[in-house]
Amino acid sequence: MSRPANLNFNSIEATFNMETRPMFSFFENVVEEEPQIKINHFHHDNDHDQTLVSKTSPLQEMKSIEEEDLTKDYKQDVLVSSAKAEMGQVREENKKLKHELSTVLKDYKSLQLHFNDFFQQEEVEKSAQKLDHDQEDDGGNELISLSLGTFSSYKHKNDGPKKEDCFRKNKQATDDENDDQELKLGLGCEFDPTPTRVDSNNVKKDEKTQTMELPVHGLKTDRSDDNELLDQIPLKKARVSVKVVCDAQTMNDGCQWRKYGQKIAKGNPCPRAYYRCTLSSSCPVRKHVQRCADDRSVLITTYEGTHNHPLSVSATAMASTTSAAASMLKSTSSTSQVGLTTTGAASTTAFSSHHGMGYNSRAPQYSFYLPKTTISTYQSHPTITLDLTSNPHFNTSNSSNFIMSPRFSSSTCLNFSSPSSSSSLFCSSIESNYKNTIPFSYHGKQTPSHDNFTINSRSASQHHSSDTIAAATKALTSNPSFRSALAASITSLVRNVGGGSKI
DNA sequence: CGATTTTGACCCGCGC
DNA sequence: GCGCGGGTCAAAATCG
Repeated sequence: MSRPANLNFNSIEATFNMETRPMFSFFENVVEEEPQIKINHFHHDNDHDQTLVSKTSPLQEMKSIEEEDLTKDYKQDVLVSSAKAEMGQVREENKKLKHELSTVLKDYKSLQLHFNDFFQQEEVEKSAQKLDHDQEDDGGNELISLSLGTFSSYKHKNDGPKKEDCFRKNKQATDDENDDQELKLGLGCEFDPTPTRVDSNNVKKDEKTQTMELPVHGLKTDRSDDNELLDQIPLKKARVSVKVVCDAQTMNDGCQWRKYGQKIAKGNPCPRAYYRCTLSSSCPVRKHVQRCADDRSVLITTYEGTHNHPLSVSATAMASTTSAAASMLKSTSSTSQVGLTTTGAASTTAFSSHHGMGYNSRAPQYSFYLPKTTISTYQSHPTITLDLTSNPHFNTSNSSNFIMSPRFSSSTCLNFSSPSSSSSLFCSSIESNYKNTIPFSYHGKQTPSHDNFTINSRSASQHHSSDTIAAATKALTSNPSFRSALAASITSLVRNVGGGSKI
């Protein structure tokens, strides 16, 4: 009669033991003790009259029932006490796990900082070597360098006309089609086009003024004696720009913005609108949107700052990517300006007109001209530009793979996030989504030797766009600093998720 | 009626 | 020091 209860009891014990064995030493003793009660009971019966065992009297039956009740109560007490003990132990384990997790996070941060420092030092050395090599041979580089740092030592002033040609070609390549709706960037990170330009007239001056001392890491560059001066000149907040073909007033980046100003920038008849994030009253993030002077369909959005509040899925992705890019800017600030070229005023004009930013001509203008992504400084603002429009380089050299085609349709959605992971980041998601991408070695050399690195998605079909974006992403993510920055963003994301913050 | 946009004025940094 | 230009402020206008 007590047998079924006993079986349940043991099964419960077995279940508990699977999870927290140590705490059941007490429990196990109890379990072993209980059968002894029954054994004594039966022994008692056997000792006095075995016939009564098979045929129990009413008195014996009552006694058996009482003992059974006592046994059930005892079991319940044991269960309750064991459950309490188990909960207590689980709490202890949770505490320990939390402590271990915090320790791991600390170690991770520390390692990441050390890695960044190490990489930056290495990058400085490599860039110095590469600079020497470039000065000897102006041929194409085989590596994409997103290094951002002192530009002082780069002396290639003959590169200007080349850049100008590239821009003009790019401009010609951007032919139109109608898109009337918002271009939606599901990426969660926002980039804005604050292109950097190279002004040969300002180069010498800028050699002394262009230093990438960034807010976060305060990294400095030191490739030459001149850089000592540069290091002491702080730069303003890092910016991330995105160029997209979009007929809407602004592109939908998942955030909520409030317009607080509008200006007609010099050199561009299109007004520049200033927005600030309204998701939080204290959010410091701002952006300005401007259309390209040469191609009104190109929308240039520049983001500045970091959100200090939870974001929606799409906004998080965009913000994370932006943050990663900004971190890359900061982390690479100490590296040399590999591939930095200087151009004449004409090229500067071409560049600025191409980007439609109408920058101050007096501002220092530096340009990394690798295809699709641009790292630059404008008015002391380190800026990384992702050009999601067409890329002249590919088209001019080989049209078979990059055919200029219709722009994004109204339904175009540049969703860099994989469907399964809403908060996926620029790099990981793109790499996963577009594995068969055209690498930057497309032209026979892995990467152009230009300084600007432009992401171009405007190429005709979305397929080509995807390939181009993927290629650009690949190049971007090939930069360890960018990776580490992404890792930091991912860590931040994970932390936010763990903390229950909304994403 | 609150939120958002518009728009002229103002501030500030930079170059001359 | 002055002028230019980018960026921001704030009152008025507009919108939902």
